[in-house]
Amino acid sequence: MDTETPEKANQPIKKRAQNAAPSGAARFHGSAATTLSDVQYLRLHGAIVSMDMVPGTPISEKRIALEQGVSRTPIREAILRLTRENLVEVVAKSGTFVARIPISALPEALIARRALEGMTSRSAAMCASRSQVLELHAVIERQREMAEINDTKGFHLADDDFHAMVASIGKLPGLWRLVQQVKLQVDRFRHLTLPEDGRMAMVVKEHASVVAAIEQGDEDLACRNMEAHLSGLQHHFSHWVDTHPEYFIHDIDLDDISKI
Amino acid sequence: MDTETPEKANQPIKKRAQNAAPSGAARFHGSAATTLSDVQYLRLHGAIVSMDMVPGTPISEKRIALEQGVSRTPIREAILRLTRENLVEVVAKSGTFVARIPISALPEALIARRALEGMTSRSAAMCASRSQVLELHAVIERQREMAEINDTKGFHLADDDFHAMVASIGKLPGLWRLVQQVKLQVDRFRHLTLPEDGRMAMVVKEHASVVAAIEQGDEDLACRNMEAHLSGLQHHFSHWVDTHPEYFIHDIDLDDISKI
DNA sequence: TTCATATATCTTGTATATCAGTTATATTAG
DNA sequence: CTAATATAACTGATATACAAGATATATGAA
Repeated sequence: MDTETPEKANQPIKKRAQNAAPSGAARFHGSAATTLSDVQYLRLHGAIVSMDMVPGTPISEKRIALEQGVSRTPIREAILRLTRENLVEVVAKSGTFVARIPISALPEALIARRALEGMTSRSAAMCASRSQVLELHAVIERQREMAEINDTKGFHLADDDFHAMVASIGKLPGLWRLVQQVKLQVDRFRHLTLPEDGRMAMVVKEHASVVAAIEQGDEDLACRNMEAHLSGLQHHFSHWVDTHPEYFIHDIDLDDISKI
Repeated sequence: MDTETPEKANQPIKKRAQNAAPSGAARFHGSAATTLSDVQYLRLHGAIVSMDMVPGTPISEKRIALEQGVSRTPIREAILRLTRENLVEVVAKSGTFVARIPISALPEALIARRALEGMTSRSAAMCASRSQVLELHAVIERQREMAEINDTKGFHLADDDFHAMVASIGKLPGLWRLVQQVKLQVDRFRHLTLPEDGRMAMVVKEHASVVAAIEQGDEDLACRNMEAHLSGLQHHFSHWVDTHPEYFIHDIDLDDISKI
């Protein structure tokens, strides 16, 4: 190593900014992409979660790189991120594929959501200001409008906004980030199922009941209402698993789902 | 934008396995590293979580690559993974640094743990077989031994094993994976604090009370005992934050931690 | 035909080269 | 001396090249 002026004693590296606090690291929330890797990640992520790319679809770094007009590096980095999220499976020297949905993840995701969002709504009931309650009403109203014009895309966006806002009001935004991560496989599954009519209206009503409890400051009720709302998702797993068995990893028995 | 052509009907991709289920994908749990990226990731991950590399330490892809005798690529891929875990912060064209601990993450992590592990212990109380209860006793005994010889490293390993086993018995291993992820920043913090004496013995006792409840099949008690156990960690945050302010991102007021 | 083997080709993993932006340091004007 | 500026060195982001292994197809023998 190079010998240099003994400046800060035990400083590990002193060549450049010795303990610089990273300055303006542009954190990207949502979908502001700054780098090619991010662009490709968001593209593939969206395609996989929306089931545009179905489980089992082969992915070739080289082919996508050609199509997208970039080198393999950004594609590869995007795929690495997707691998960590269990959205793709890569087999060394062989191939990369859109991951099948692990059936065992579905009930667990619902359980985790109930635990985490029960907590966020409980906390929101304690913290919410009147203005924040009004914002919640606004989001619900937007969601109702989306339901009326049958815009499922916008509906789900508003749905996410609602849950994110509850967590934010409860001063637990990190929990929502966890939920988002856990939600992934369930979202893929839901894109497989047809939206049953009446379902969207039901969701809006359940959201409203959660907000009502938050408005009253009733923590226990808010928690219970949120848990009840999230329990409404566990419908006919087995039916769709049977019609598209090749989309799933059958790592548990379907009967065990009764545990939910 | 047009997503990846699904090429569904006429199957232009006939050359190789068109929708092959990946065969023998060697899943690595624990620490079996197969690729250079994995090796470097585990190395850096361990060093950061154990506070061998303190927050603010500059990381240079090139320098580490030289030291480790590999190219920059595996180092870069490892750093990318660490970035996603909020263990390093990278500023483009400028530098990469070991991430400071976001103070706001600490109370949230504890809350998330309580919610998730309250659920795993509840489920474990419902599912546990006699043999599994005995295994829990064995782990606790091992932890007691580690505490007696003051082996903090082994103690924490046994601690993780205990919590992982509870989740596994409750048939919710995915929840433990979530907890592990959330636990990271808290673990770093704890490596900063000295192990108070008596603390380890206390932990063992609390674990035993959880197992007792599981053994009785008392879900509510198991949940309460686990929550109580996890609440024992919220000690003197502010003290250590004050002695090492440069290790933290002060993104919330310390007083707000009262909320825990 | 059917099975076994060999080879050609495709895959990801790793190494190296280039690009563009940032930061430290030297330099110069005042 | 101080302060503004120019320059050189270093950084991560991207592109390209090479290596090692896996799979499909061709080939050959029964």
